[in-house]
Amino acid sequence: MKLEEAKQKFIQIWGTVGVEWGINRTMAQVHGLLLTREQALSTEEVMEALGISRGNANMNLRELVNWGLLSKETKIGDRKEYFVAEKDIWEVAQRIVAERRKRELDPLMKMLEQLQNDTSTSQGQSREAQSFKKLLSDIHTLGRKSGNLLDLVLKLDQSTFFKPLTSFLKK
Amino acid sequence: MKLEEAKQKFIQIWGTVGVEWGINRTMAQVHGLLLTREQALSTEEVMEALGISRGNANMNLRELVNWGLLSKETKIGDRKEYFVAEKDIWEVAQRIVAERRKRELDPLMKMLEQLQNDTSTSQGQSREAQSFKKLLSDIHTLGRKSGNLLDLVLKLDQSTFFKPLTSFLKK
DNA sequence: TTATACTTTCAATATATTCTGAAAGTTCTG
DNA sequence: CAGAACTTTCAGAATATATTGAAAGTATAA
Repeated sequence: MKLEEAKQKFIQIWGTVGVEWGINRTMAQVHGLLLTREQALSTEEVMEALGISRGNANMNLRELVNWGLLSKETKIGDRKEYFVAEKDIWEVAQRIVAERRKRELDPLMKMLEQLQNDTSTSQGQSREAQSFKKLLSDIHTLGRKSGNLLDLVLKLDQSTFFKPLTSFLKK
Repeated sequence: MKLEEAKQKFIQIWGTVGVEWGINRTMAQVHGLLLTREQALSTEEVMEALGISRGNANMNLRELVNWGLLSKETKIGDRKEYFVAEKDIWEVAQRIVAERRKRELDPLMKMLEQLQNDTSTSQGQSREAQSFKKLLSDIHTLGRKSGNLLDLVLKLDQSTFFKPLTSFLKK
């Protein structure tokens, strides 16, 4: 298989992975494209490579920069912006996990707490109310524990996570 | 806040969480609804409670059963099927994680391996090819390590994950 | 300052996903 | 077996999401 063909395949796979995890397909493909390129690409080149419009390319590139997955570069004597992907895959994973935690888990925890407050006042009696409160509390606790686990993993450095035979993660 | 109102709020939150994680909103809402009910509900009752059509209710209930998040119940002298949610939230989390691992991580690993094979033959030379191979390999390793971590967590029983002060997960 | 190069916005459009509901299918009951 | 009770299917409709591209905005250079 030709190298360019393999890269193209990878970009498709990466897009599918994105969709499965609730990320827009094109955004994941732009990320995939830049992961396969050592050189920074301009908006124009990304449009060309993926066959997408200027607006679409601009939006997704910007969003990927927001996620901390791409950085902007400039070249002397050239007014264009160029984009390059973070290549350290452990760094990539950490940023995605940290970002989703911030955007999704933290707000969920707040909403659960709010709902627990609303529910606790004025109605502690019925079996039904009790079991609903338990549900909220159980989910909240699960969220907290999961957050703690994520924190633990996010604190590891690359070598601890990847090297074999550490006490934390064998195999 | 009235209890029913709070439950309704919870169902909305659960639907949003679902969407963020790439799950159809209605499916998550049906799950949320049944989490808040001790009694098993019929398709008819789910349709009523969420204001959705028969086809939609049927499809999402079936899918939730496939995920192992609901089970069917029958009542004597009644031909309808009733649905009840697994209430142990640790069990729920385990099933979701196990299912997504099976549906998404495992196929991704296979695709990466396939692509590594396609890429390794006939072109080991260029710097570009080398760095693409490294990308595939790094992602594959990250996937493997993450899978191992998931396995480790999935092996824990509820009390180990939830009780405070275990050596594995403090706080 | 004006022209040029580039980036961003956003209303209209296109695409993808989800939902409906009637019809077909299935199972049970008498 | 016939009819009733219930479940499943799926084509068409509705909704939600993503994309386009031209116009507006911004920054640099001459």
